[in-house]
Amino acid sequence: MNTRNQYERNAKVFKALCDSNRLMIIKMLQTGERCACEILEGLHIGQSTLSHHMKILIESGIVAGRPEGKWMYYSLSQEGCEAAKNLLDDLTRVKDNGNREEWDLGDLKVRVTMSSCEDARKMEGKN
Amino acid sequence: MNTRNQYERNAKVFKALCDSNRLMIIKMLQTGERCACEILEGLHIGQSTLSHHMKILIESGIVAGRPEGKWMYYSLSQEGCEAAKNLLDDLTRVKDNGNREEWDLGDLKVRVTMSSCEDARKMEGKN
DNA sequence: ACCTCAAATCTAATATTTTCGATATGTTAA
DNA sequence: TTAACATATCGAAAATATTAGATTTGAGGT
Repeated sequence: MNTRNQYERNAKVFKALCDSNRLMIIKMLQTGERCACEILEGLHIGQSTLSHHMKILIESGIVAGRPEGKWMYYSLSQEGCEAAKNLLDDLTRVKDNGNREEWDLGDLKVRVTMSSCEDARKMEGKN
Repeated sequence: MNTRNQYERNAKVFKALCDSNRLMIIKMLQTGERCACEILEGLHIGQSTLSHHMKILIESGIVAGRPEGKWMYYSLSQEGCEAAKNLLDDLTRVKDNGNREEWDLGDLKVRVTMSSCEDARKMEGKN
C-alpha cells in the first residue's frame, strides 16, 4: 500500500534532481569520479553550498561518496540511478482498471472506481 | 551544448515530481483520466492549491488537460512521461572519457579532462 | 605539536514553493 | 438573465530550499 510517507520518500529522490546546480554536478559525474574541489571549480557557488548539494545527492542514493585522505570523491551510483529510473517507470506506467491499487486516501478508495464526475454525482447522499 | 538554461528547463520536469501531493495525483491518473473534483476529494488540500499543482504538472508535460464543459479532465501524457524518462536516462548514463561533452562551465572544460585533484595540482600556475 | 588544506556543519539571509481564502472567469441549468 | 457550479487566478502567509560566511572537524605534511 502507498502511504503518505512513501510519497514523501519518493519525492525526495526527485527533489535531488530539481536543482540546476545538482543537475550540472550529475552531468560532471557521468564521465567518472570527481573530487569535490574539481566540481567546485566548475560551478559558481561557494564551498559550503556545494557540500550541501552533495549531501542531498548522496541522501537520494543517486551519488556515492568515497573519502580518500583530505579529499572526497563523488561518483554516480548505478544502484541509485536504477532505483530512480524504476521509480519513474512505476509512476508513469498506465494501469488498467482491474489492477487498481488501493490508495491510502480515505474516501477516494471508493470514488476512484467511478468513471466520471457524473457518476459521482449520482452517489450523492448515498454515503 | 548544455547551457545553464537547459539545466533550468530540465530541472523543471523533475520539480513537477518532487512534491508528494503531485506524486499522489500522478498515481491517481495511472488508472485513467480523472476530473479535478475527483482528484480533489482524495487529497487534503484546497481547490486553489490543486489548481496550482495541476498547472505545474501540465507545464512539465507529464499531464494533459482536457476541458469538457464545466469540468477539467486530467490524464498522463505518454509523450511527456517518455520525455521525462529519456531525460533521466540521459542524465544517469555513464559516458566514457572519449565521448566527453563540452559543458558551458568555463574553466571546467579543461579541468574535467584530468583524473584527479593531484593532477590538477600539477597544473597550478600554468593557466 | 603545529600548520595547512579539504570538506562538513552551523547560522542567518534571501529566494522559492506551497498553501489558503477571496475573487474572477466561464459553463450549464432554470 | 440569473443562479449554481467547477476551475483558474490573485494576493498574502507560512513552510522549505538555496546560499554564503564563519567555524569546526579531520587528514596530512613539516
